[in-house]
Amino acid sequence: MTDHPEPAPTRADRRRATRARILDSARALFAERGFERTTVRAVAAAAGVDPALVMQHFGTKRELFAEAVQATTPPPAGSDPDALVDQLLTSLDIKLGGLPDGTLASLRSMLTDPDAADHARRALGGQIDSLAAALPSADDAELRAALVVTAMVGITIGHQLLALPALQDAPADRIAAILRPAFKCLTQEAT
Amino acid sequence: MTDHPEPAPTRADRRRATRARILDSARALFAERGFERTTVRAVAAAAGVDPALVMQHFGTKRELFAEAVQATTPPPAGSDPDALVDQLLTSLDIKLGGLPDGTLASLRSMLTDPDAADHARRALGGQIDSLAAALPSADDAELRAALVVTAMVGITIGHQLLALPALQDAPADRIAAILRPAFKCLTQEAT
DNA sequence: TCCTTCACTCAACAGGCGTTGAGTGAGTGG
DNA sequence: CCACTCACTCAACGCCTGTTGAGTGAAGGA
Repeated sequence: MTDHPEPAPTRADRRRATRARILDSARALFAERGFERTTVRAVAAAAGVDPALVMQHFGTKRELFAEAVQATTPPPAGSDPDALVDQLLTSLDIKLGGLPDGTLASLRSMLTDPDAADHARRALGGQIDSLAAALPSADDAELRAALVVTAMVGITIGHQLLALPALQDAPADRIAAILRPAFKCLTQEAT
Repeated sequence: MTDHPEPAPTRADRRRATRARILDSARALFAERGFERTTVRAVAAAAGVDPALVMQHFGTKRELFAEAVQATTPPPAGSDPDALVDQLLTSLDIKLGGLPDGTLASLRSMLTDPDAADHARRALGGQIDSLAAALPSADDAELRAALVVTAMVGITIGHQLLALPALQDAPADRIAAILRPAFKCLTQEAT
């Protein structure tokens, strides 16, 4: 018990804690309303803090957003295409259950905010490239990978952000079971 | 030549013309920037008109938007599922070539604006239902239809709104050729 | 204990937004 | 030719936004 359970939080600790609290509130609000409709004042209020403190921590609303959407899941790496698709589909479980707020915020804002669009382009590009690299080397491997990934994005949007009833009340494993053969068709070429 | 080529446009004609010009500018800007980032002033400027006139014609920015996204393509009707998918895919030709601005505006804003989200939910719900009605009657017909439609939405977003390079420089017919068998897998059930 | 540091708040600014009511001048019917 | 209609503009309002600089009071080292 040399390590006390509560080591008397120092001033720097408190500062880091409020910073984290602000960032969490920001992520939640950005995910729920998108960049434009989320005000610095609302983030501050949700974190129980003065708006000026938000600026002091992050400098700009844009930088706050950038930090909020950072650290998305790195694209999965692997050599077997079927395994990769399976990986995508099992991550669908997570996706349909509840994507991290940072990713939701990025998805939510990518159609209306240029910076968010850039971020999304890079993130999706990474996923596309790593999937394409695993596909049997054909000249349209990247195209097929892009179709798989964007189709996935559309389904996630319909389920998570639009809450389409047809997708809302379907169990995730059933969706995965239906999607699996279709994605197999997409990834293997046929003249 | 009893009908003169220019029947001397009356005052009502001019009014209708400016109204149409405003609506066109609005559609273009809403499609390009979404609801929030499009200002009434910008729409008025693009139409060569005073902002107040826009309000006089449409009452509210919201009503202007509602009118701009109205009259989307009605969901295709037909009884043969394969034909319907083909129909979706040929309309892909149009989609990838250039969706009407009204539809683009709806797509662009649906993640950040609640009204646009409602509009999109209704439009996509219609497409899903009409596709599901054509599928072999299974209890998951609606789910399969929803997956096809949302996947299509994702691909359209990636191509049209995000301009993903991997999709950007692929001919539409090649995309359709790759997608066709995959959508067939999606629409026909297999235990 | 005292003095400094600093996490945090307060009050305010400038700018842009949607929206409005009063005007104005060309078009139109008698 | 005159009076009226009406499509359209002008100037302004109130509100909300991101952002800032001065202030405040508790924590922390000497």
